[in-house]
Amino acid sequence: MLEVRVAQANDRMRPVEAPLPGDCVVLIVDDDDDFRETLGDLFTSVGLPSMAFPSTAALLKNGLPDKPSCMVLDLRMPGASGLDLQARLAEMGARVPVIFLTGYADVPTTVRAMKAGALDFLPKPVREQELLDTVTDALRRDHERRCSEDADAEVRRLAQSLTPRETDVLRGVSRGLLNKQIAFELGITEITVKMHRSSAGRKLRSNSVADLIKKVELLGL
Amino acid sequence: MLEVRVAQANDRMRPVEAPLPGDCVVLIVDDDDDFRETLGDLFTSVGLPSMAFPSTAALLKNGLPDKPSCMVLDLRMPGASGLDLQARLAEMGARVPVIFLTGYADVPTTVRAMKAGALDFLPKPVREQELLDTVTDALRRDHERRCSEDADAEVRRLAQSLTPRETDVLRGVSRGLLNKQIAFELGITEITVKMHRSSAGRKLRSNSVADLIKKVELLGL
DNA sequence: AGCAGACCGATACCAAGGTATGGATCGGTT
DNA sequence: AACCGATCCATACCTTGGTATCGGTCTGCT
Repeated sequence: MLEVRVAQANDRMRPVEAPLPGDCVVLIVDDDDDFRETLGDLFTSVGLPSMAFPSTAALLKNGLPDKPSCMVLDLRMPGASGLDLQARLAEMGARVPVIFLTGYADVPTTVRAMKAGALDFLPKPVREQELLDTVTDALRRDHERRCSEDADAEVRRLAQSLTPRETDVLRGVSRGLLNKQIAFELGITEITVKMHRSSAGRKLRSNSVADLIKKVELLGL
Repeated sequence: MLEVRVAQANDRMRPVEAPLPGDCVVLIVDDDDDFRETLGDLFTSVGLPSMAFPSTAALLKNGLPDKPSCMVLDLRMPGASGLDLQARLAEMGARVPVIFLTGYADVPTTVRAMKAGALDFLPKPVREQELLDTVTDALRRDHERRCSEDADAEVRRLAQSLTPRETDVLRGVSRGLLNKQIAFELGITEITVKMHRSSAGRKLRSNSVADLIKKVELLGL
């Protein structure tokens, strides 16, 4: 797969470096119809799927896609502003990377957006390659975040089936206590501790002490 | 200790909420002599020690204090700019919280500073209470960062005395392998593995498997 | 040459971990 | 009433972990 680059003008045609997770989407929120279309075409030209919304309400109504995504967000819009949406997403627990795009920004607003976790803040008119670079970086980040979160979520899901007593025992294990010490603290016998411990290990699918401890650490018990 | 607040004007006189670590310092870098003095007086009035420098070079020459600190930094100065200093500190590994203070900021510069990890970006003229709040927050953060880093550094220091073979064994332990499995992988006997393992445990001051695993995780072996 | 330290091994012993099997109570559900 | 799951206890058995004490080789440094 030989790639010849002849001119700067062709840059937007080059494939995205790492094809990313393959399935991802760029969410565009802007009240300007023409601009939405321009952005959509830009992303399409490099093979990035995108969805466009004319307002924050429209996006929220649609809901967030369950795949790696990032948001290209206009700061000033009729109705809820970009900052509002950012705050809304944060309290919803949706940690989609947000890239602000605006023509009329002042420094305090910029600071507020960045402190709230915005990935970048680009002025309109935007340079296409800069936007594409930022977007692909954002998609990559979101993909990685999702991967690590999935692993965590799986452990948490397994942990839901733990009985109170089992978590008591696990806490002791994580603290490095001996079975007999755990037994003393809980007022039960060492044998029972072993029972709970092996039961907990089975539920968390841990075949080693090391794995068990790491999972308990992750659960924050 | 009853505190009566009668007027907004007295706000700058109220003591800092959490006395912080007791010993901390605010680093002021600004080329304006009067402004440095004004800031210094402001911090003094609330009991915050501060040091002022007329340029980034002056600060670098002096070196960073080894206690919780934060930096109040002018963006535009003759010689190296605030952004330069921020980058310089970053590559030095000094993670002092930086608060930018400037009268002439544009959005791209703000974004750059925030992406580079600035804690805040306040416009001149600055509201005193806002600056004080930001500074005390920064000092608190730096204090917490130092605490956790100290614990980590201690483990890393201890880990330096580990022999290559001992780290090999620890890697196996962290992966949840049995001693005999580690022995097989390393091509040695189980007895030798036990030896290295106990030796490593002694060096890392771990009195339990759980503790050992957590420390190995921290070391990123 | 002498020494320190990393590295490897063995035997022996005891403590701890882990599993299997069997049995018990209690509270809540169907 | 029958059942299930959480909790608890016990005996027995084997594996693993951990330590001590003894021994050895090799490298690098003084």
